[in-house]
Amino acid sequence: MLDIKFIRGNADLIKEAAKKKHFNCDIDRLLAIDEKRRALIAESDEMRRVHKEASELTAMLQGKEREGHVLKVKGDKDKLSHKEFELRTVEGEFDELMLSVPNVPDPSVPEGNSDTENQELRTWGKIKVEHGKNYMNLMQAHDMLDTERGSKVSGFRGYFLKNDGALLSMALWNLTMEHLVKKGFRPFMAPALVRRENLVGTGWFGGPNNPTEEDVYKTQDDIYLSGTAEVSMMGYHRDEIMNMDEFPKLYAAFSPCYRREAGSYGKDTKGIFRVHEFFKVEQVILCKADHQESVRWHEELTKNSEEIMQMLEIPYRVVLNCGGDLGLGQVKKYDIEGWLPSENKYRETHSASYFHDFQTRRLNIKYRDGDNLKFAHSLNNTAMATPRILCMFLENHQNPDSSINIPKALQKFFEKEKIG
RNA sequence: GGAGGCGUGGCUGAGUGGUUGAAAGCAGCACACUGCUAAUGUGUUAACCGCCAAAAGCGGUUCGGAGGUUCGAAUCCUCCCGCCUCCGCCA
Repeated sequence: MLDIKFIRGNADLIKEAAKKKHFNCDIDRLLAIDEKRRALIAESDEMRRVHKEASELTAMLQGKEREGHVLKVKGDKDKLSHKEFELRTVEGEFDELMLSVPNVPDPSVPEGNSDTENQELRTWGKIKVEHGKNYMNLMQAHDMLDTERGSKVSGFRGYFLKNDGALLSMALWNLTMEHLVKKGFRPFMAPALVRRENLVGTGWFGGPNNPTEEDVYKTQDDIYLSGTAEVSMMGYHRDEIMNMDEFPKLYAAFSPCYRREAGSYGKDTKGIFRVHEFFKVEQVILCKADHQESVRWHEELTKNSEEIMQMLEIPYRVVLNCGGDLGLGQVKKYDIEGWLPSENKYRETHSASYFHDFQTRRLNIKYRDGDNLKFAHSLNNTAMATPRILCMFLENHQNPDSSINIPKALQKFFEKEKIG
């Protein structure tokens, strides 16, 4: 959510932003409704003031005088009720429109429709061009995965990780947690079941014309299964006013993650690259409302994940996401993409974005800065998502005999030098 | 799942229809005073919305949330959400 005062003063900027992000939102309509809304507020406030005075007078009157007075006040109340109804209707539309206004992308964000137009910023590691086996074959060879029983039990995209597949996953989470805790992140295990307001608050659910809800599971209790711990960790501080000296708040939150993948039935249908249920350690940060501060932490978040990729010795690149690949609230986003030899390309493993105060406005997360209350800034980035990372990990570390080398940094958590 | 109870300001906690945005206490802040590291006194301290360039100021809203009854609701009614206790079940 943006500040309506900011929108009023920067309508063109926001129209440009919506265009760059390929979001629909009718700013002119919003401004017209806002105008109407403010006029109605002024009118009903005044009517209510008069009505309040008259009501207080009632208490002092007696008998006939009182009856007559009450009769008149009743009539005025009726008019006030009509005005209030009108205002509520207008505010309903206003609120919906406000939720659909996208955040303004940073000027450095390139134009573009989709991830194919993201810009490569840097690469790390030496990529393998010879294929070897793909991760599915490797996992079968080492008895790490069962997708047949996975779909028998869990349905489409279901899977079981087993033996070294299970142990390797655990080792990856542990390495990640240790790395982040060392850097001052507080370890959390966060709920995946979340109430709707958290999805709206983080911008996963936008206004009425953003069909993003399709991709989120909803339970029969109207609780949702979140696709990331970002949602619950941001909800953690909803409606709070914090002290400035508490910042920055650094969280490393582990949680199961659920995605319906409604728009991608045809994509990555084999294997465990794209699944409905996975596990992730997410980095989440709340900091002071300062652009430079956000930028600094954004780089830091990205660096943390790069370090993890480097410890795991997986070649990767960092891309700057184009406008069309940004979410409603994101100002700027970097994806880290690990090298997947069998596809001969980089594929997304991490996604780092910052939001300025877009999320904290929706979630009402503030802090005290002297005499002022300000909305905090928020950021997040993947630290480790399994099982996807296994695809890159296994393919990049395979030997000609199909055995898998375990990088040194991971051996502390996975007590073998080799699989197979 | 069954039975009961409860949700008031940063915290504790009064308040069952008429100046109660809300007593009192604690905490915080400011000033005063005392020479001893703290006590005492006085004052002060909520958020949001609108008018305003802004501050001040003025008006409005807010006692878990949404509706309703009433001239008037923290107080009465309905639904929802959350929390607590006991029983049941259970990792």
